[in-house]
Amino acid sequence: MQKQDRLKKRAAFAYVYRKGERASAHNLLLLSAKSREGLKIGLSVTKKVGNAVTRNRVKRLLREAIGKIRPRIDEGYMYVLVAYPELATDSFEEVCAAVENAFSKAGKLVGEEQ
RNA sequence: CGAGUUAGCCAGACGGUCGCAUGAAAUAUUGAGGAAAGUCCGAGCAUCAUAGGGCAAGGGUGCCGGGUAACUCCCGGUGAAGGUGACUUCAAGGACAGUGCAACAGAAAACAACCGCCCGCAAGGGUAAGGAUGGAAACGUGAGGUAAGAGCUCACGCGCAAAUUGGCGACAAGGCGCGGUGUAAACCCCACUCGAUGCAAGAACGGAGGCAAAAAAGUGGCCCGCAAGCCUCCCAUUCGCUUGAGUCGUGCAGAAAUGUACGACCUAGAUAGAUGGCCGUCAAAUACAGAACUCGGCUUACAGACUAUCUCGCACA
RNA sequence: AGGAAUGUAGCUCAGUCGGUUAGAGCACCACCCUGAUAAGGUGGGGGUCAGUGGUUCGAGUCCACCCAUUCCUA
Repeated sequence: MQKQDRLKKRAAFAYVYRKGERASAHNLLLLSAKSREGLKIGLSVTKKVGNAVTRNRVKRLLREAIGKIRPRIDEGYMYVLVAYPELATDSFEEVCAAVENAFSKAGKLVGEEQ
């Protein structure tokens, strides 16, 4: 997951939360909204998930999982991934599956049948 | 062998591979902790403010000596409390400077006197042995003494404690003498000490607006003093930001904390915020937990492993 | 990251300078009233004072540590 692909501004997050389409999978929620600047992905891991160590771990797993399917994601959108507390106990494989499933449900994977 | 005590130490290692941060760049280098935590103390640094003095108010600390940049921290000792013991714990100055408080119960909770005892016809006076209460009752027990009694006297005991001796000192030994309720994490007294705010401090570059120029804007709570430039907003680029009371090793000084000399080393610096995924080997890799200006402590959380010290109990020699 | 505040009954809050058995309103339960309900009346239950330790004869109150929640600062 490249640095320029990240969603940073608070205003952008707020826009996606307000306008975005929602798609949930397992312990994840994916929000997506049209983007002018190409692909942007933000991660939201709240304090409910755990302490600083577990939150960092969840974010790393999500970045790793996104990096795997990065070429297949539709580039015209901004995305925000919200993690639920149960995600903290999942293994890497489960996280990968959840991320892929979420994007698939939202219809944002290129070269795949709906 | 069992149960304990104290001190120290580690906080996975190595290899492969795909990524992340640093970096001009590379197949290179480095890359979270013992607590990075809580934010409870002490400093550096910055601003208030260009430099400085005094006063008031308020806060902190509180046995002694040493260590330290400094501390409420550390080391060693003293005293007190706990433990069979090794050892552990302690906000540990002052209650004859003054004031307050001590509910209920009780005669009375601090300038004692209800019942009682004694003297006396009575009025009144003397007295505190005995009395229920209470956390605490005006030194305790016994004897002498007396009208009845009382440290009034004596013995033993408890508390305070002068001279003298030892110690740098706290203090210890000592005991002339004294007879004293408890509470200062109640106000307070004494001694020492502290300006406030915090890197979201603040500085530079750029843009917009406003105030003031000597009867002077402004200026930390006040006074003195200082004072010609100052204030507000926007942007969030750069600096602050990592070489520091630094780390490691050896020698020396010291009982220790620690200091010092020499040599070697440079060891995170992100900014929506870098350490992760997979595989292999080691019996196993698992606890608490993620740097955000930087140090020194304290406190709290914590799987497992190792080393040494001493104590007690049992058995055997 | 830095700074500050608050935890008392199911809910919202009192509790002064440490003192006997921690109160109030709403809610809850029972009874009265009504043909029945509401309102009203009478009575009752319910608290580890967030937690741990200390000071004191005695702590919701004082002190230290600690947990949770909330707010402020770009």
